[in-house]
Amino acid sequence: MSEAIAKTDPPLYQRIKDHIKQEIRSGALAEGARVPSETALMAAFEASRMTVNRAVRELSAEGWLERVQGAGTFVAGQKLHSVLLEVRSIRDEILERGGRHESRQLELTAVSAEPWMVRDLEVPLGEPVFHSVILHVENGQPIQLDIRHVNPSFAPAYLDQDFSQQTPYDYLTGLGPIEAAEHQIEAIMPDARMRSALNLDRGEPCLSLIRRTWSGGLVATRSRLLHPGSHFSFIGRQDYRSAAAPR
Amino acid sequence: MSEAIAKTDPPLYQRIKDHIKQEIRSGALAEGARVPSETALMAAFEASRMTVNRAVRELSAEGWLERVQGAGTFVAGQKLHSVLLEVRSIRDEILERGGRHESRQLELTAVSAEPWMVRDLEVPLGEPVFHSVILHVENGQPIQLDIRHVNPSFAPAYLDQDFSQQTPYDYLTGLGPIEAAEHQIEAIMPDARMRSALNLDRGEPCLSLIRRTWSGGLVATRSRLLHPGSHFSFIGRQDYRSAAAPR
DNA sequence: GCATTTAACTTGTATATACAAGTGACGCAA
DNA sequence: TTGCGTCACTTGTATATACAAGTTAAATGC
Repeated sequence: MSEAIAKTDPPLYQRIKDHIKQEIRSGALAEGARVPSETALMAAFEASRMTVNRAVRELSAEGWLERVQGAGTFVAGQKLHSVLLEVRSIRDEILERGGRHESRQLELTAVSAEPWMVRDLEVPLGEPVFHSVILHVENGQPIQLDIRHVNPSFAPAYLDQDFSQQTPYDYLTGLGPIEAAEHQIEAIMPDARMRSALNLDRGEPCLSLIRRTWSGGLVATRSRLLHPGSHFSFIGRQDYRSAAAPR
Repeated sequence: MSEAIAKTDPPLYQRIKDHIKQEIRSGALAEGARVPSETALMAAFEASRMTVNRAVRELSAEGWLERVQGAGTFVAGQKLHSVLLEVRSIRDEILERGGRHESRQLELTAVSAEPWMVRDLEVPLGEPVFHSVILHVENGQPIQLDIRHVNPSFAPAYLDQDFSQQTPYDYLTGLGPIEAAEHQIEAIMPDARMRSALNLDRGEPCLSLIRRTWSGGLVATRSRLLHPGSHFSFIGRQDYRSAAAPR
């Protein structure tokens, strides 16, 4: 009804943000260009400095602008250096697309730490390390082979779990918050054991995702997730300079 | 020297943020737990509500907290749904590690749009599409094969460029800002032509990164970047709940 | 007992004000 | 000409205040 209400529908600080973003997108404000000072924006939008400051500060945190105390505010350079890949719980992903998920626990033992585990898990050489191999199946089709090594200091009761009911991911994240993760993606040829587990033809490649997660200051787990290359791919989309949006 | 100065060294709003983050990390504030209200934090830190509000609002934008107007503030759930992969310009990457970079322009022509190009590039069937194949070489070793299709509406002069001197990425990003990108990663077996270009052994898999970028509202380019799987991997690290940090 | 109203508490936005701190240019003095 | 100090302008932080709007639970009336 009222024009006044419609005009002020988005909050003022948001309207200021939108305006500046629009000017950057349209090219009116090019990369490195100087953005009007807070004083100028106050006059232009008839806003208080705190409101203008909030708008500009948030755009700065979101990567649109760079601010230099005393000098001014400038349009930030492009990034596009990083790619956001969606790597979700395999179980959620299957269930979401209406599939039937099933886990098969192929192995669950303690092994003696080999040199590469000393490096990756930061455990002493020869000390026990928990090891599991779980196959995730979607509608009867093998979709992911989870070859995992777990730091016993982090999950002392790992061997007592039943991973045909619960995924290792769900169990481990319940023990403590994940502080950091490292991922490595490569294309490999599966060995005979991987090939038979994933039911692959000879000569078919695998997509390998190696993930290490940290919790409580130590490496909690190192897992190698193998997918049939011909049936699986990671897809990620990213809006350039999208907001650091709260989900 | 002065204790008072040292105590107030980080700004108050930052000290409040750090305190709340520390409580979440330590587990004192578990997932879903209620965070003290702004009024309570005002008393605890002897701060004004605006200062407390800024601290909590920023933590919310960074994904640590979720706020519900009228109800309260709560610790957000874990994400770890996305992985940040560093995908940088191959040329920068090689030069940075001290390597010698070289480009070989294997192909640069116009082709007629096939159905998959109609889908991926959103061009009319049969219309011309620019096509290039460029091999990136590091110290004499093939490291990336860039098989690219370009929307002529976006880069009309694409065929006039010399891509042994300049990478297509650098040329295209100079034409207009990238608005969005889509990536797809898979493991594939190279065909004979890919294999000979990358100097691969028979049976060696490839890591394939397909990237589409948008600019000016249309799909600017679609490129397939092939890497020898045995010598190449993407590595990404991510601090869980890291700040939406301005770079 | 049940539905409705009310009150208390919460977050969301906006203003006016104040002082601190960094930058850059101009002007003055040696 | 050179060096230094000053001053205007910029962003950074913090407070006190105000009202709007959403949630929840207690109080009220039937």
